[in-house]
Amino acid sequence: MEQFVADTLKDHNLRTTTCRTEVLGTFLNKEVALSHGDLEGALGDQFDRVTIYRTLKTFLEKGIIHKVLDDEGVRYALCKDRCTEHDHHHDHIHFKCTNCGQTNCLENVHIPAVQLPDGYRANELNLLIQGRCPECVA
Amino acid sequence: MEQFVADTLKDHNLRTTTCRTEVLGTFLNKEVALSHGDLEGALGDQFDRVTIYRTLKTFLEKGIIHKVLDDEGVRYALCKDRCTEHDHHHDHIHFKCTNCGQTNCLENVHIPAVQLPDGYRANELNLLIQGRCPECVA
DNA sequence: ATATGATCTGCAACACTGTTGCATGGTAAA
DNA sequence: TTTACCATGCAACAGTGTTGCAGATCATAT
Ligand SMILES: [Mn+2]
Ligand SMILES: [Mn+2]
Ligand SMILES: [Zn+2]
Ligand SMILES: [Zn+2]
Repeated sequence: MEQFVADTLKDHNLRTTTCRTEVLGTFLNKEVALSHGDLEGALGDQFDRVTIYRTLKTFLEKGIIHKVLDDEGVRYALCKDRCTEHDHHHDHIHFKCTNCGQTNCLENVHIPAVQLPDGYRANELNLLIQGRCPECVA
Repeated sequence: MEQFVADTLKDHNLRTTTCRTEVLGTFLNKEVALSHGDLEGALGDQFDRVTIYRTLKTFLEKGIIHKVLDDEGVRYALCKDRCTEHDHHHDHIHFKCTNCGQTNCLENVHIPAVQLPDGYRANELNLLIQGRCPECVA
């Protein structure tokens, strides 16, 4: 995994710094969408808040992570497809469990086509489904 | 319209105060999704920020408005269907124009059914489509 | 291995968002 | 008109996100 992190950073022409390595590693470990606050919590006092914000911004721009909309603040998740700077192409849904609070990408569940009224030009879709995840349904 | 505002408040067992009247009136006038900041701007210094926050929260709880997810902060829009406290039932999409910045409800465009993997229980859907609105396509 | 320049980081400061407690003022109903 | 209840304004606070700048760190070329 450490190798994957190093490669990913190199592939995107980013210097391998401790913060970037740790943040990317955290996304790989947790496998759920993370907020800035989640990262701060996971990484302790290792890094300044601002550095984490900037790391997220950089990863976003490079297409390493994508935003996950939420009714109580933005989260971020790894891009599985190869996205590039300002050209994210995601069509999977995001599921937020209202019980355990976890949000994740359901990469295999695609957003169905939507017929927009005349004149509208669609660019980016974002579908959040809230409910109960399998672990919390029981 | 003033009558409609008064009726709506009464229907939801809310006292008719100036702030509530003005906020509800603003939603009716503007016909787009509004953020707290938009309302502050539209209403000038008439009311304290906190009062506007509390008005939004009250309207949300009563089912007068619903949240509209956005990648840069939550907005709110009027509920057309009769929603009740904690029982919002919306299945229309929200469209945000990346050019003029306006977000609105496309009440007639419904969110298609989504087949979730086994074990997931869906409750609430939120689909935001970003792109260009008819006025900005030209 | 070292020097160099580009870039990343931490810190400080700031603006904006959202919440809470409390005293005061307004509303609706008797 | 009185009264009880509720909404408002103000103050204070925690959280979020941005920027400027000086110093540290990284990648590269010597
Ligand atoms: Mn995703
Ligand atoms: Mn809507
Ligand atoms: Zn769950
Ligand atoms: Zn537009």
